[in-house]
Amino acid sequence: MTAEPDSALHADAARPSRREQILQAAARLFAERGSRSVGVDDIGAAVGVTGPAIYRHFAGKDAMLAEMLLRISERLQAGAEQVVAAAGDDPRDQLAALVAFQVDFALDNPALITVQDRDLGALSADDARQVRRLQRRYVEQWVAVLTALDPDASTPACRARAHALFGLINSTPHSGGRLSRAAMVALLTTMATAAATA
Amino acid sequence: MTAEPDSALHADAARPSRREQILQAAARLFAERGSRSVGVDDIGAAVGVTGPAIYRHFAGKDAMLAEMLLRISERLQAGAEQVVAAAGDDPRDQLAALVAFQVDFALDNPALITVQDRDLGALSADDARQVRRLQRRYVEQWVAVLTALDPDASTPACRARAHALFGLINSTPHSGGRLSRAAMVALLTTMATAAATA
DNA sequence: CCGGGATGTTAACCACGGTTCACGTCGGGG
DNA sequence: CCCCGACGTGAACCGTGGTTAACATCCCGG
Repeated sequence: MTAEPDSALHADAARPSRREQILQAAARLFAERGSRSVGVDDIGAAVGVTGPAIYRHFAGKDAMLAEMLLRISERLQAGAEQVVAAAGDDPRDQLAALVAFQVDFALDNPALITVQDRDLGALSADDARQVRRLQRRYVEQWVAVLTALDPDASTPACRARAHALFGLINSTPHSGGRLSRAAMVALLTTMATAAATA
Repeated sequence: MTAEPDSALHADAARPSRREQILQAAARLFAERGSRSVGVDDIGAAVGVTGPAIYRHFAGKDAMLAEMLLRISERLQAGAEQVVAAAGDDPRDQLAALVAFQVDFALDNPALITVQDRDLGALSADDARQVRRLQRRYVEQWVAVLTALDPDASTPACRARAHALFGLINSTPHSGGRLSRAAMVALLTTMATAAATA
């Protein structure tokens, strides 16, 4: 769908501004080493400038991380809302749409997947709360579909199932990437669907 | 099986020495905030001593993390070897044994699960290599069983499946814990088995 | 041609945190 | 009794790294 990895950060994917270059480079570095272990000099070097040049574009390192995580969770939440609405009324179709959406996102943005669940704790209290609110809304869409599929299951059980499915699909960053994208899509979709309808 | 969480660290679980107390407290703190974000003073305070007292028991902060991760991966690898051997020759039984083992470990040691896949990058090159070697041996046991179950699947595909199953089962730290342990065991076992045999 | 805003650079500042040091306490064996 | 090793403490040391300051460059609109 998109040419370069982790492009979900791009507001304007066509001609990435210096600001967007920085965000994407930071996402890659954060995913590799963790946000606390990567210096502003490293981020600058990754885009060909020195460290302090960053401050022409961002208030600070934590502001970069905050914008990164807010964009991701916003994009996931909005995307899920959209694909569910487009899937019609059958919960099975809705589940298929959510799985396809999450699989695509995980394969397109491996670094963002890693950063989101690893560096949430590095955010300020306010930013963390906002990200968690968006994440919760995303999870609740899954919970609603899973509940419709299995009305006998309790809400906490559906929530646990949703998290298990996220873990399954988001395993891509750990899987090396020896498989073609198409093969990974098929593999993850099959496994997730089987796990969800067990 | 064991009373307190993350007890897999204990060499002698009966009367935890000060050294073991420190390791376990550090594991909990590392899981909550990430190893880079927790200070030596924090670890000391968690066991009722000051920061520098740590150096009576460990060479340094990185040595603590190294010992922690080495013990975990050693324990997982050895445990998997044992339960597979005890499961007989049927690959279905072997898979069930591996799933049960991993589910138990994930539910008993949520903090260790989190630390292991988040702070591997904080290790020295030598320690990281050793941990990765143990992890690889663990994964290969899963790959062997998955290959026996589905001889048509390629090795990379089986490896990706194994990682997907790890992600599914290791989702426990994200699931809050509103469900009873028994319910989580049933839920994760069912989902993992369905995903593995899809 | 000129002034100003955008963008970078180098050097300096400063807080944080891992580590070391010198010293205190306490319990047990010679 | 006393000495020694184990275990802790508070103070100091010092590298790392985020942030700011002061000074260039370049480009564009008037």
